[in-house]
Amino acid sequence: MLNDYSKEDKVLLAVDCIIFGFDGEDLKILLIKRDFEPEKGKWSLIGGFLKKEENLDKAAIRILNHLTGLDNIYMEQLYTFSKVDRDPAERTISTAYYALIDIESHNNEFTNVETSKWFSLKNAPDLIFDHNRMVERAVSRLKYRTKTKPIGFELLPEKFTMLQLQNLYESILNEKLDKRNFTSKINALDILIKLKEKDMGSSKKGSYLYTFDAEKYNKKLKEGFVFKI
Amino acid sequence: MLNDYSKEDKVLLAVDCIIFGFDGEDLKILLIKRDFEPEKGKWSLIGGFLKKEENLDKAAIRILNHLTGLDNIYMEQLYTFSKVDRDPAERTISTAYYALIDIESHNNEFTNVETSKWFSLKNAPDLIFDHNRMVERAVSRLKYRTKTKPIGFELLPEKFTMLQLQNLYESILNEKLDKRNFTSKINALDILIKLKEKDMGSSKKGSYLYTFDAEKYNKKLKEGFVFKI
DNA sequence: ATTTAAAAGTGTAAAAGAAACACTTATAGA
DNA sequence: TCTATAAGTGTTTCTTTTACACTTTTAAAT
Repeated sequence: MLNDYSKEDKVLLAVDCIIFGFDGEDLKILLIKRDFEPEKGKWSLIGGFLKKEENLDKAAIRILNHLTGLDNIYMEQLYTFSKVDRDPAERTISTAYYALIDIESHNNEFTNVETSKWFSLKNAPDLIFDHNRMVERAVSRLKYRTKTKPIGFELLPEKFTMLQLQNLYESILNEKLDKRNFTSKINALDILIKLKEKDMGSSKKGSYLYTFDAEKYNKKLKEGFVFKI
Repeated sequence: MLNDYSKEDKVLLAVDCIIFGFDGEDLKILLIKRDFEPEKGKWSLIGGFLKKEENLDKAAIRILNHLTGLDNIYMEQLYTFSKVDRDPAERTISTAYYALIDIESHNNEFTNVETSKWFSLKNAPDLIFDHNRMVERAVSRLKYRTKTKPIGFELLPEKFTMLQLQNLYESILNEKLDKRNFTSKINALDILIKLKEKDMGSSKKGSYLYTFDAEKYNKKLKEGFVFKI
C-alpha cells in the first residue's frame, strides 16, 4: 500500500527576505514598494514563490539575487508563517529568510528594483500582511546570532575599524557598550587580523583597520572554541 | 494589475513532529513504524499534511492528537525542510515541530497507534527521509530553550523532586551538574512551589515535591525577569 | 529497641568573568 | 607650534560560577 498523497491539499509556498544592512550608524532593512495588487503602493519585504525543482535556500538566494542583483550573501532561514488569511489574495504559506549585507560595497547593485529603499529599523514604515512580525522575529534572531556567531562581519566592509564594529554591535543589541571592555573582549577572541593600514577619515590620529580571519576562526572552532560576545 | 499567482507551483506541505519525553532517566523520542510505502517498516517521526483551512500550528496539534490522543501539549515550530528529493514518492516540503510531553501522565493515551514506541535518544534507530536531521535540530533547539525558558517542566509530572529536575536537565544538556549548585540556582529563580508533601519512593528520608508556579513566573516576566539556567 | 543503609539536604571559599572607570597619544589643520 | 579630535590602553571592584563534604532523616533489617 502506498500512502495516497493525491488527496492532500497543495499550497503556494512563498519566500520572503528580511535584508539587513548597516551604514555605520543604524541597522537598516531593505524594503520595496509593491507595484501590484493586493496592497499596491505599500511597503513590503522582497519575496517570491518556491519552484518545484529548488529547495527553500535556493529559492531565497534566487529571489534576493533577482530583485537586488546581490550574490554570495549570508542568509538563514527564520520561520514559516502560515496564518490562513495572511495573504488576502490567496492561501499562501511563507518561509522567511534573513540576509546580511554590507550596504557600502553593494551600493550600486540594486539594478532590478527602482522602488527599493533602505529604512532604519526605528523608522521603518508599516508593512503588508504579516511582514512586520517577520521583521520582529528576524531582529530577535539576529540579536541572538550576533552574540553566538561571527556573522556581524557580514554587515561590515572587508576592512573595518574597531569603532565601526562596536557601533554595529550597539545597533543590533540596541544598547551602549563600553569601549575598553568591548575592545578587549574582541581582542581576546583572537579572530581578527589587525592591518598596518589606518582609516584616516574619522579622526586626525586615524584608526587601525581590521579584517575577520575566517580561516583562523574555523580552525579554532574545530578545536572547541565557542564564539561568545 | 494583480500579481498572477496562478502560474506558480503548488506543493504538498507536510508537518513532522519530534515528540520528546522523559522517564526520569533518559530523554526519549516517540517514533512510529511506517505501515505504508515508501519505506514501509522503517521508523519515522509522526507526520501528516497541512490542510488548506488550517495554519501550521493547528496542523501540528491535529496530527499529534490524531496519532497519539495527546492534547494540550507544548509545541514549537522548528524548521522547514525542503530538499528536493527528501520524499522519494513526491515533492514535499516539511515543517518540523517538536513537542514536550510527560510520559508518565500520558502513559495510556497512545490509542491510535499500535506501532509507536519510545526510544532513548542514544539508541534511537535510523529514521526515514531527513528525519534524523530533524531530530538533531530539535535536540539542539531543546538545549537552547531549556536554558532560557522554563519548558523543562513540560516533560515532568505536575509534582516532581529536585533530583528529577536535575536529572532532566542533565539529560537534555548532556552533562553532569553539581547537586548543590543546581539546587541553589533553581531556588534563586524563585519560580517553584515547595510542597509539604514528600516523594517516599526514592529514599528512606523522602524528598520534597515541587511544582512550577506559572503565575509567579509570568508576573516576574512582566517585571523584566530573565529565566536563565 | 538498636543498628544500618541510602539518598536528601545544606554553605562557604576560591576562581573566573563582567563591569566601571580616565588619561595619554597621534596627527591634521589652523 | 598650537589646538582640537578621536584612538588607544589597564586596573580595580563587583558579580557569577565553580568546587567541594558532612549531617539528617527514616525505612528496613536485626
